[in-house]
Amino acid sequence: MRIVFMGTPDFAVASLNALVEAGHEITAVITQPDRPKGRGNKMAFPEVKTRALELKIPVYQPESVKDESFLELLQEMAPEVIIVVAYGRILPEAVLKLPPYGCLNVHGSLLPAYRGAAPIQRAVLNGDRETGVTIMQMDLGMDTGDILTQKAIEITDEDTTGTMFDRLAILGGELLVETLVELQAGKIVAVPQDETQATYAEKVLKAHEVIDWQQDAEQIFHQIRGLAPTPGAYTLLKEQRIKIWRSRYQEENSGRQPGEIVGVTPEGFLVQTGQGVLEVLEVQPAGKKTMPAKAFCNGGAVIAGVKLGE
RNA sequence: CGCGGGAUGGAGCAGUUGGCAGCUCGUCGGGCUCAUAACCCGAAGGCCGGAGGUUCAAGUCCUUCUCCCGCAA
Repeated sequence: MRIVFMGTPDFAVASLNALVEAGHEITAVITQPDRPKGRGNKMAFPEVKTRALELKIPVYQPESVKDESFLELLQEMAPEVIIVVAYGRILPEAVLKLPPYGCLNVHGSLLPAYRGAAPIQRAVLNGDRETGVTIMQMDLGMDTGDILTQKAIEITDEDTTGTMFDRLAILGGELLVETLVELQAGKIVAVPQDETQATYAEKVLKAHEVIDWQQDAEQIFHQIRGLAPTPGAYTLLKEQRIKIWRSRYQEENSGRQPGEIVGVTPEGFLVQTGQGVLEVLEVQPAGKKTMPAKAFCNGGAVIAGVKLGE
């Protein structure tokens, strides 16, 4: 099919790759404008742009998708379908209705669950054991369109938002390609979402990155998984920020106060929580690289009885 | 030039006002033990990120470069 692809971050690259490999004609890639990013505020390309340039596909980075000129550009390209994957902008009706097949979206959840900005992160943060991807027909609402296809996958305790992103991005690309085939063959029946089951995946705020040791060990464990590999859940040790990247937990308590270091283990160190004990396995002090918690203990900062979070 | 931290044996750290380079872990050897990731004894392993400079003397002070990272956007 003749496709215009709209997407911005890593997650979208997998779908772009899948479409290209499946032999579709990608007329153009629309992505967000370059933005100053990272240390030093240097300008950076969106990941999709980098990939599109490698593939020698024309890239457009409109400041606004509501522009008359942008609409005209799309009309000239006359795509049969527009594929939107984590583009980062709400599309106006004129765009949604432009291609014969409309605009299809790859969403990282089993809609109607987790509509919105951070579906994958939310699923991991909540300790869900299953999530998936949905290909839907976009409409004016926020991820409210009719469902074309869905595929579920398991979330294990070993998974983080990062591993789920990777797996769902690939899965999304595969399902997208399959869906296009069936769509062209007229075999797809679009199913409206069950509004009563809808939930929203709000963006994670800064305030949710700090670990509250009054919470249960299991909740903190999920918080750590959900915020890995970015931005990371952190606590304070001697007024220094320490990110915790990997952990596990046990139900038994230690008799110490929540937030207090219980002691060291062969693989890291133990911290009492509101309910249960968290074993910290991988950390990153501010200004340092991430390291095994055991190595961090060798530095001497981890002492039983010291309270975290202050 | 957005703000800031850092580079010291394989890993993580310490190193006061310049004066013989240390600690924890790991590694290797030996011992104790039914046994051990525990304990005891011993050993190896560092041009202290690079280049200049100050000094009788620089890990430590000055200049400059390279690399790594946290925050903010």
